[in-house]
Amino acid sequence: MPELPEVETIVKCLSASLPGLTIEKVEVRNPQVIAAPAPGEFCRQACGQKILHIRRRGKYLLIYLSGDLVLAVHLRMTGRLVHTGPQEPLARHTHLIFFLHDGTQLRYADTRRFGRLWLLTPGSLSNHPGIGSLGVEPLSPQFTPAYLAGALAGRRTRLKSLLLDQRVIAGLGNIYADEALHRAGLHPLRPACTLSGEEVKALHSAVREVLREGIAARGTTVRDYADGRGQPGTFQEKLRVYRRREQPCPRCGKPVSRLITGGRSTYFCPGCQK
DNA sequence: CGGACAACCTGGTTGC
DNA sequence: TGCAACCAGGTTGTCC
Repeated sequence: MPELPEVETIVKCLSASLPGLTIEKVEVRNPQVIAAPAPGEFCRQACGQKILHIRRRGKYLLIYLSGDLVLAVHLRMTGRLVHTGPQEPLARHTHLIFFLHDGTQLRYADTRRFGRLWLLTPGSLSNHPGIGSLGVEPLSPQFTPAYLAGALAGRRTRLKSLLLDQRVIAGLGNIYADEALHRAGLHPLRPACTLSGEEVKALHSAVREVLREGIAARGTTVRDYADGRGQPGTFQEKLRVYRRREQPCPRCGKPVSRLITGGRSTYFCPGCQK
């Protein structure tokens, strides 16, 4: 479900209400979602810790706690992290509840149970197999046309696969990769190393633009996504190709096509993405 | 290197 | 209505 704009929206949302609150108790309704340490240790370590601040790295949420701890959360497809009052009815598939000292709760729900949580230390983040190997943040100054050109150089892989590779760019997912390629006018199956300098620049700008607009719209809700208060996003109204098969391309009017690459549905316009 | 595919899961949609 | 097939914002590992 959540890509960079959705996680960023959740982080902003939770940052408004969680910092300063202390974790009093953790209820583990399904231990499967705790990746590490073992559930008993996870609860022991988390209890009594104060929430300091919340950050994002790629699609990971990082909740910094007192006691030199970081709660890392990856929502995968259907994970939700919602800060709520105790009276709110429990959503189906709620696997973890953090009881906070002001009586509110931070709940983790996940229909498909692909998402995972880790309790780490700030110093060990770089050793985490996922977080440690993340590539550049696409909205940071480090993401330049030159960086992108370097990442594309010598790679025969398809543009779509490269954009989804978290070791290259951290945070792009299926929706925003397709939308960026459409805005750049590039075919998703184009071998990465064949882009001209102008095309690299166009792709660089398109990636940043689509992510910024996604954040401004508070993310894309196709089905399950909701922010830290349970509210949907609005970027689904602005999508130009994603999930718009057979509908006219907003730029040239040709019907949007779909293909599968890397096991993922890929939407593109055969008219303006040659 | 790179691509296809299965696995991990539940549930909504589509088509016969 | 019933039921099977297909589909889903992600990641990881295996096989060729």
